[in-house]
Amino acid sequence: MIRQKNVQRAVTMRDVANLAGVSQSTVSRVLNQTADSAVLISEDTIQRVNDAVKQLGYYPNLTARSLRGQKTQLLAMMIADISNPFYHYMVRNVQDVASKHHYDVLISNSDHNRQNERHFLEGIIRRPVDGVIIVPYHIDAGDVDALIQRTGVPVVALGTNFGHASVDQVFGDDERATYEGAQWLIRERGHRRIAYIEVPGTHPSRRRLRGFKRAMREAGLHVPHEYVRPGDFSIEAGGRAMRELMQLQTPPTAVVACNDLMAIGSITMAHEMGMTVPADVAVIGFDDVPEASRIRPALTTLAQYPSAMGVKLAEMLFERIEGRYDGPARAFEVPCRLIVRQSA
Amino acid sequence: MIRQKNVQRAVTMRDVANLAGVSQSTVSRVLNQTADSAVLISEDTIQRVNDAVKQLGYYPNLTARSLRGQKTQLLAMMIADISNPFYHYMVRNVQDVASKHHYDVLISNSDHNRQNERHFLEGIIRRPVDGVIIVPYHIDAGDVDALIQRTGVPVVALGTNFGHASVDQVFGDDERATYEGAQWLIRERGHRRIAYIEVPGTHPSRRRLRGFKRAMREAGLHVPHEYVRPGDFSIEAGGRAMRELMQLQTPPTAVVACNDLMAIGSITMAHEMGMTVPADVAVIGFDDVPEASRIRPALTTLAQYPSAMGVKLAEMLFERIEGRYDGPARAFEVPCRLIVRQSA
DNA sequence: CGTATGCGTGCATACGTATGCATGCATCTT
DNA sequence: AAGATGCATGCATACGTATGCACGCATACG
Repeated sequence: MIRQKNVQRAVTMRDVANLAGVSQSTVSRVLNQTADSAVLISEDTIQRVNDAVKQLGYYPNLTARSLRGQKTQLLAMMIADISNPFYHYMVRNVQDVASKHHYDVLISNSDHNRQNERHFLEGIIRRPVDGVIIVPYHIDAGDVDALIQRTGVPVVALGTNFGHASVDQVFGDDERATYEGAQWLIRERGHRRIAYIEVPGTHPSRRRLRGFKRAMREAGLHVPHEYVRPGDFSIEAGGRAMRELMQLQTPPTAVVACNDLMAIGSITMAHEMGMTVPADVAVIGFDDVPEASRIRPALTTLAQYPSAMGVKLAEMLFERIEGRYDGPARAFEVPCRLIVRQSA
Repeated sequence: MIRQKNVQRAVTMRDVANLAGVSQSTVSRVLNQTADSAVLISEDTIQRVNDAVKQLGYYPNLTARSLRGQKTQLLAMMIADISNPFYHYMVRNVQDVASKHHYDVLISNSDHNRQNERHFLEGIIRRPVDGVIIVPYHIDAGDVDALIQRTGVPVVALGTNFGHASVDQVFGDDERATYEGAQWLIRERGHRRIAYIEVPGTHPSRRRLRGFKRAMREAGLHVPHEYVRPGDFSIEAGGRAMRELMQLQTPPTAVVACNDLMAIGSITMAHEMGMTVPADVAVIGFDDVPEASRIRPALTTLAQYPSAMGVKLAEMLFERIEGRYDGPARAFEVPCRLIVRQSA
């Protein structure tokens, strides 16, 4: 194999040191000089080192720095699926905050899969990072605690019921939001037969279903078993659920979908079945994805604010990373809000 | 500051070695055993090492491995904006391919900003990675060559006019696609006054404009200066451009937008102005984002296949990383396709 | 029986950086 | 003038891993 190996060698601190006529440790000190640094360096030396750095185009090697200093300048983030619109803004804003702190972000997709979530945690043992952001679906406080015990890495999470003593949380109060949304459908719109499209086995769906049922119960309304249909967060699933609902003996007059994509799927399906939204059936979604305001009829939905969530998650994480906060787990609520458009 | 420092220390190879009663180097050999490995280890030792690994729950430290072995198990990827629907599938598929190779992916957003693109390249000098995927807007072959000269890292790029001798490329032939799309508007739909919504200063828009103009020229049609309006890839910009076009003395009967979001914005704006699409004005987009098939009228567009692009980019990159290919730059075309729906 | 061969391991070192400690020199104190 | 102080810098080492080299032992060979 003739494979010409790369001959080029990275410029190292020692190269800088040689050129500047000082030792490698002096270079290190010049470059890491902080205001409160105890060690003093002469102006002359600083000048020479900086010149040499510029002349050689030296950049510190973060791998070496990580190994030595236990600081990786890396965040790891686990979400369910990067191609789900809900996470874009969250990811985007986490990246922006990280970037301000000169951090890079490693992103993992779990696909709502327990195995993948576990694998993500293992990955962090292999490749140490300074902080972790997770959107947990299956793993629990115990799993994360094993990681924390072992690495001491700060962790923050999205969601409301992740009871770990040192994992900060950001959550939208979706149970209350769905409660209020259902209440609004009943009181303001006069609906009495309301269905719910769930995603079995996921916490958010379960919480929202709880809020929905509470509103119904308090209004003295019954939710027949067949009014709760399963989906999987996708447009197609929303369509399927809607068709099943509309084919019932006595179909509902309103449908609460546990996310916008399924709500959009329902509306499309209703149209295909020759019905009018909201006259024949009203639809309400959850998330307020950009598309919600553009479809016809525009979607009435319970808005979440993933950008704000991303920012808050990242900020709480950096407070811990930088030692500005070191107390017990905090929980920060990003409120949801009912956005009334035309679909209900 | 009472700040209890983490006492826990990571489990290292030496711990495993001690428990197994062998040396650290032996552990290393056992764990990195490959079929063609020249060094042989006794079955007994292998057994003891593996037991110790399991008992201690040892995971190799990738940081240390990187520093020593020059393999980071990391890819860096630079795109314009993770919240742009076009990149989701690309990112997603790159991540999936990477994950199969046990690689992690660092993602950076350039926001179409030259400074950010430069900064990304610098970042790679600081934190070595095994491979780089870029969607360049401003940086050119020279910038990347500096990086390659210095680090020897393999680089692949999305786009068609990035003339570097060792940077593989994946591209959709969008110039030809737009050419054919415009031709179709003229021949099949009989349009003669067609406008174009561009994004000044970006290569893709420039190429598509070129294709568009060529089709017009060959049909003997004129494109007045005011028929080419600027935008910025966003929905709002598409709306603004459409309004300006419709307020012209003699407005066009068809509009080619250089991406779907602007096309969607145009349609919404046309409706707001009381016009019907495609009767009053036809609209054709570019990309085929998921929403294109869901808006009304459904968008006629030139489809790109970002998933396929992501897969191909990642695969070509791994061929270089793993030494399976070491030749001159390759170019792989992922064809675009006209998808006729209702907006034109 | 003495030397060559081959197999399995350990020793030592390097990757690039950060930092405790020691050192040398100049200035200050008494 | 001799010792004490402070400042600026170098030396040595550690982070966890991979690997060239040498070594010890057993077997084979002449």
